Amino acid sequence: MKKSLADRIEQYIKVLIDRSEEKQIEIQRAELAETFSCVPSQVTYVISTRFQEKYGYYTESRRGGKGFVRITRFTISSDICTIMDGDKLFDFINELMEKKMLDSESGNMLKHIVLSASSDLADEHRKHLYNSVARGLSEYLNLN
Amino acid sequence: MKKSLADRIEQYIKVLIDRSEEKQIEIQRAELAETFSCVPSQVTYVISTRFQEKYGYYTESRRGGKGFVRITRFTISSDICTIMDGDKLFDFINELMEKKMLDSESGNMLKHIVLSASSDLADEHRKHLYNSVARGLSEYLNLN
DNA sequence: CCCTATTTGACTTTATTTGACTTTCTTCGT
DNA sequence: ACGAAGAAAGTCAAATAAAGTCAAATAGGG
Repeated sequence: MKKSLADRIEQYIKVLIDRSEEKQIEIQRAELAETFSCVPSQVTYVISTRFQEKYGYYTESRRGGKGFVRITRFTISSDICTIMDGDKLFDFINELMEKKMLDSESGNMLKHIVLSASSDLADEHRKHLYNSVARGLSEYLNLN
Repeated sequence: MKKSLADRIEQYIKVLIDRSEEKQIEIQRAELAETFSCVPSQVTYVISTRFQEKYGYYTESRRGGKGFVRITRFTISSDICTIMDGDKLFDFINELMEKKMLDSESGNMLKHIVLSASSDLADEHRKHLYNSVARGLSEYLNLN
């Protein structure tokens, strides 16, 4: 996949968070923009589209001199009460891989198996399977 | 019977998937349309008629700058031939782990999820699940 | 000839990039 | 201590890039 500028900035930030001890980083918006030779508001765009709470991040910032943007990653858990469809389950798995809570080998295998196993199921059973897998995975990883 | 444009595009995509390591490709709709000198919506037509889930393909896409269409092929489980029960499936997974064809991380996770997911299924559905998982796993590991 | 699959293109929706303008802090000089 | 200047971040809307939708037109097989 050809990466857009926004994608590259997103990755860069995620790597920084991975490497941080506290799963939290502080950046200067202008500095990061400089690194990627883009306008500062591009960074704002990336943060506001990719680092939302629903993806397991929350952000704080301060303007003016010595300003910063702080991004903190927290552990999400699948909300089993939500109706899971295939896409949601896959998003969940992708997110876990991204956060290194699930290695990509295991994650990809799981996606293939779920796809394969759900292919000949009626809709209700398929949904049931998605939910069960989400639940089983959460249990296995000790989320919740 | 002369091959239609749609047929040729379909073939082309399938060859790309065959050649890919992950049985998954990402294309740019407009680029592919360019290759075949046709309108972009022709590509959409091909994808929506030939790469449906019921044929064993899963698609995702993103619009806007650096957009893409991702197509993943998975194996559709056909009717169950082998009678698989839980113990056999677990033996199978253990064997794969012993032979280092499946790392223990993935194997253990899979066992956990299958157990969890099968716990509230009626007998017939449970057996079906075991079989599907065995098949999906075989496929993923390129056994057969 | 009729029916279905294909082809085409106008229009819609979504995502990204950019830049001008606004708001909020900090610092520095009086 | 206070106000002005400067430093950073935020907001918003326009411009551009791609993919999706839908329906009319056409082609081909039976």
